[in-house]
Amino acid sequence: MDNRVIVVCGPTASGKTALGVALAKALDGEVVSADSMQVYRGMDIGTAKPTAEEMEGVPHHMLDVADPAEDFSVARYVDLAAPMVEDILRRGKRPLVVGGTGLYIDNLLAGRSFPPFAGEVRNKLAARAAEEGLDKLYAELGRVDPVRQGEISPNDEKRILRALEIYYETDKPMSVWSAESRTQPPRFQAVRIGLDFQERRDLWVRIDRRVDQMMAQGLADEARQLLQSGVPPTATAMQAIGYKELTAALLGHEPLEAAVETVKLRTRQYAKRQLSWFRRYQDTFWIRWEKQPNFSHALSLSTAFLKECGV
RNA sequence: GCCUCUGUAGCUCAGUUGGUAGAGCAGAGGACUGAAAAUCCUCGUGUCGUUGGUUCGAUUCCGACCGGAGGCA
Repeated sequence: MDNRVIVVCGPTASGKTALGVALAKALDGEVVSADSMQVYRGMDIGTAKPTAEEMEGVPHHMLDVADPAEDFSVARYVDLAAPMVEDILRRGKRPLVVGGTGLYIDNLLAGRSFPPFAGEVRNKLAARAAEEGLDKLYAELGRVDPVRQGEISPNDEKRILRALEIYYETDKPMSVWSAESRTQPPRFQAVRIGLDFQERRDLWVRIDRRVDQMMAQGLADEARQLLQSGVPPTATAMQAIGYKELTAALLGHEPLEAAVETVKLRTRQYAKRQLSWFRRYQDTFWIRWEKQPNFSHALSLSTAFLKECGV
């Protein structure tokens, strides 16, 4: 049976949402969002979460599945999304995985399971890093899991801590877990469609305009509400570009104009990182906009491509 | 009008006791296995404002000129 999903990926503001909906309608499909920030309730404007009108009646999954105060993660994403994709398939519909979080997409397709999360262990390690210095822990990782140590930088605190956390929690080096997971066959086959601009400049223009629109739509109020509802600044949701900068400005009683410029800058830098993630897959069918997205053209290009693939 | 300071990478600036220069930011590329809109790695030749002079050699010293900032009148 055909268990292929269609992946629509690309940097932020490249038109994934609209193309995803158009394809879903053309293929009798349903959208499974792959976005690490659209999972949070109450963060709509700043994450460019599709509105009811934009969805055009197409079912969307994996939006609003978490509270901003709780910490979401890839592991939870896969736990929730993989059964959803299976359900869509079972009902004879086509799943469209649409989103910009490459990590989520990859792990959903792989159907990966993760070594356990050990919060207390991690906190202790973080405290030690602060006291003894990160080099100490990096050296420790070298003793315990030299393979993993060789893969990461001595400055990459997050990865050093996680690798040690896994080892101390499970007695098994992370590199072994990873090697084992690599032997597992992928849970879903994918046909990839990527969106980008021919000129980076045009992406920037689109990003700038979108941030301005977000502000006009009340992004600052949304950020204010997050603060008032007591979401701690350390929450994962508060890492979201836009909310991060605006809440800082609100708390510091600084004018928002400068924060808005920072939001634009950070968004451009984020888009670049997304591209570097997605570009590595050679089998992606890329649609590159000239100046502006042209969705009807993109729809015919991608349906033709999908036909070639036998979807 | 006179005086002082200033003009070095897209931006902010450092520096060369005279042997043609380097940081941060921006930008580009990359990585990515429970924070991923996060985290991390790599990449720096530019008429050293212009033009004369001194010198084996000037971006560095001297003069003039042109920008910019401030001060005195």
